[in-house]
Amino acid sequence: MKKVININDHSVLPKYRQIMDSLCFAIENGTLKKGDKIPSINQISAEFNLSRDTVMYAFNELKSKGILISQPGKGYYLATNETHRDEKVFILFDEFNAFKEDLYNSLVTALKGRGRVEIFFHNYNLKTFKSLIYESIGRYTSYIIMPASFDNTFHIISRLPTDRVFILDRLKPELKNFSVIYQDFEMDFYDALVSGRTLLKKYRKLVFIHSGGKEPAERVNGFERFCNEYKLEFQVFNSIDGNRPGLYEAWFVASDRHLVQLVKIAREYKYKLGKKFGIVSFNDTLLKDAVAGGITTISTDFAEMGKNLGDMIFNQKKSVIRNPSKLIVRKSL
Amino acid sequence: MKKVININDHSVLPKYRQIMDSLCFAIENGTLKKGDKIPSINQISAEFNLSRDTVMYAFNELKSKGILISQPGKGYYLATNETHRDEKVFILFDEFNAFKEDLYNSLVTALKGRGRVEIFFHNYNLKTFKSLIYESIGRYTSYIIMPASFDNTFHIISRLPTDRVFILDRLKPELKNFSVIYQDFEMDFYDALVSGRTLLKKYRKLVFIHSGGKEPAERVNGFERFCNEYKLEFQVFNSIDGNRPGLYEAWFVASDRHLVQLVKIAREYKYKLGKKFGIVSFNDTLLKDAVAGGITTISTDFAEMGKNLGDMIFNQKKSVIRNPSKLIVRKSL
DNA sequence: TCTAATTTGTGCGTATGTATG
DNA sequence: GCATACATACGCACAAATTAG
Repeated sequence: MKKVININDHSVLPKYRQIMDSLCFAIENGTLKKGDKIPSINQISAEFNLSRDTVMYAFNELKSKGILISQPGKGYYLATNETHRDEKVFILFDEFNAFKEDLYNSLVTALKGRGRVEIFFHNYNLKTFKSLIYESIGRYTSYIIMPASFDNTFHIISRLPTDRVFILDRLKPELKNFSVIYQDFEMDFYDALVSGRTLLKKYRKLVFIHSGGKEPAERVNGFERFCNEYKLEFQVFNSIDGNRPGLYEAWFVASDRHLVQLVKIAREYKYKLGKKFGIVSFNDTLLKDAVAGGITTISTDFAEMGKNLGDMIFNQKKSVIRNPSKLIVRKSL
Repeated sequence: MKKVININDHSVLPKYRQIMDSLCFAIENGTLKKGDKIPSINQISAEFNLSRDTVMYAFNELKSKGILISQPGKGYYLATNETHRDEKVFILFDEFNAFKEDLYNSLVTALKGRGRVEIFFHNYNLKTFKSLIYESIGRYTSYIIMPASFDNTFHIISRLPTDRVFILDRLKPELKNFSVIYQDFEMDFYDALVSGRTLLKKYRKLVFIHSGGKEPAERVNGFERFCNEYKLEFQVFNSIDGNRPGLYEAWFVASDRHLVQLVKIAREYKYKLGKKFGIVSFNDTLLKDAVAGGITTISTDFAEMGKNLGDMIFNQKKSVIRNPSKLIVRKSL
């Protein structure tokens, strides 16, 4: 067996780096190949008088880069002949939504050629959330996580390497150690309403359909605050059924099902959208530009969010970014 | 004797777990039944180069779960037909598409409470496709795979337990060993056109935007066949740009981007949709009902597809089902 | 009845990776 | 960096039950 590990006790390089470099060098010059078993932690630590932890730290780094794989009870094996491994991104979303398509696609584009993305959904099931994260440990180079409505997820997420975790969605104090791209649902709704206040003047009443559950409850606060400050009549319902939309009302809907329902009602009643009846939807997608002549939306720019994520992943700097929403004005308001 | 044990040397799963899973699979799909004698420890350890203890560890685990019983000097026997395992479904789609939402959601609903679904996308990258499948081996109870445009995937997919694999999309002769829910893109388009032929009479020309690449090429055949048989003028473009839509034309578009583009052009030109200008889109989604007063679509029922999948997964029977498309008539034609 | 082969079952030792304090 | 406990994997020796010849 040719000697693959070389440690210089007086080098400026930390020992774990020397181990990593030795192995990478062995791969590059062909001494070691994909599938080869490499010396065990015990062997190396004994031969070079290193702590087991030091060797394991090096091996873990290589594992998270996808260069090594480990088999408990057997040993470490080379997973590839490439030493500059691609990014491998773990995404854990709340649920499969049409508007996540843009986010996902722009992230895939941002990583173009340099890695791949695997996407999961916890569907608001904490058990699923937990086990998906636990099973992902050590298998990815970056972790993008949307904890949604879960509280106290720190003890779960903290199992992952802190600087490789990116939290999406809300800003939670318990998760401030990680990089975060968040939306402030209350401010987003409020700001969007303020920016559209001249358009809203023609309506006598604002109605917000908030079905509760999965939808961010903070929006209700933003909605009520705006209506109170600007002295507008308003109502919050959890469903359209039983609430007949009237003329000179502007309705705000979060779910696409409600949007379709509302568009159909407006068509049936022959309400002129944007004139005598307003519709605003959350989360912009391609098709909303074409729905009923164009639906005004309140939405973050998911494509930019994906681009930001891509940058953060490559540039390795921790940051907390608010991804603001905008009112995207179309004919329906 | 059918092969019931499957061991992947480089799986993340420990070998004793793989043995356990293999046997549970065999019970679930009926290969093994209550009272059956299973291969001896010695046989398995010899065949798969495993330690006797590893095999016995797996058997002991199953014994403590009440799934196996042993008789010293004779062998191990199945004690029950129940494995008490949750379904864990692996889905490998081609790409993240809005219209897959329905499919995914209806499958999740069909499995309600009895398991979970993990979804991946290969984005038409064969390397990704391959490694996602390899890494999934032994970790799921069912595998739903959409090979899309890939050829010669049999050698990859056949690593999975044949009767736990469900192929979606096209019917490929090489994959006839597996359960398949397929679409016949040529017939689907042709049949939909035939069923809408009276609606099509008012148009002088049919135009199909087929951007190639990811979209099924078979559609072009169906389109041309219909137009020839019914003696209609037709054209196939790969993009809208540079091709000015004219009055009394019906345009067929696959991508939502093209759909939005076309709706906007029609609005700009003041073409009356469904009267003097027709638009038909593929793959029905919730919002298309509301786009421009309702877009006529050619689409399979994704919700039913998901329900069918759920049934197949629970009922454990191999089947080849064609999931036909229908013309869903709305105002745009 | 004896024997040989095969099976389960038990005990002990060794080596490896993993997790925690 | 060290110590400890634990999980996984492999190997060997031997006892006891079963079966086939």
